[in-house]
Amino acid sequence: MSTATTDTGEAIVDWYATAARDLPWRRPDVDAWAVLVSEVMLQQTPVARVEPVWRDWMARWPTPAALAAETPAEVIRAWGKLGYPRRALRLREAALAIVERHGGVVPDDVPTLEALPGIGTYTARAVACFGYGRPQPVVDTNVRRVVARLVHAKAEAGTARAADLEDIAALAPTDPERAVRFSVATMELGALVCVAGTPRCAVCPVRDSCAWRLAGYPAHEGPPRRVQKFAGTDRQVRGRLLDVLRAAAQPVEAAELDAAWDDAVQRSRCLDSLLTDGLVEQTPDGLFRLPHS
DNA sequence: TACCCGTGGGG
DNA sequence: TCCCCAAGGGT
Repeated sequence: MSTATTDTGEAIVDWYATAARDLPWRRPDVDAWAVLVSEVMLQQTPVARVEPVWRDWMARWPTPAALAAETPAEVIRAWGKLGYPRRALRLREAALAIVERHGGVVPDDVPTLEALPGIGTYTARAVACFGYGRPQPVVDTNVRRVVARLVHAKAEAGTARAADLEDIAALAPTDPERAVRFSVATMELGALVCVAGTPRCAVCPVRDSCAWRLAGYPAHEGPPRRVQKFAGTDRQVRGRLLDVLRAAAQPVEAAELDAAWDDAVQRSRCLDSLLTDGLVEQTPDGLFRLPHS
């Protein structure tokens, strides 16, 4: 069983003070909009690739109203190669909703945030916590791995459970400011020390109360996590097609898209799905481009 | 619940 | 080279 308590949480907060990365969206002067943008960009995309895009993005669209006034085409281009470009569309849609429903102010409570496009359980809590200083337990992939090891003596986290939220909340300090810090600190611990590959237990601030370590590092049980293929999938084809359109200053003919992928059936299916998703539009004369509305 | 949705760096 | 995986969300 676990020996982790709120003392463990306090130790993680203390560790964070000495080990945290200096990331731009953690500066004290950033507002909730800047935090929201960073959190959406960080969904499944590593910090190093997000950082330069986030800087450009915030300089160009410093408020929800500024982004809401932009065309999808410009937003998709600015998203660059962060991946999963539907996130860019949803971020713009979230900006529109913030302007229309909330007077241009990012909401500060979890249920209202969760109602925005592209904002789910994790991101809503992250914005409330990091953007507004509201103590909230947050559960991302890092936190799930830390909880699995520290509390449950498991090598890996299983699929997300509602109980994850309670598990991490049980370790949080009672002081509100330290509880806020604890949420980001636990994520940081998972990102820097309690990593997915080879964990760096020698420098872990809570190794003495880690259930997994105390149990002798038992190996993962159950089915291995299946890896997503990429080469040859629709995701790759969609990426190729979008690449052509991002680079094009003018609408392009279908023949130009044909060069992006040999398999005509798959190519057609992917172009259709991009049209359905609103990532591509067809002009009245049958050409293709990033959507202008 | 399981699957789909991009991209690229590191072991 | 190949494989793992990275601050998830929507369906």
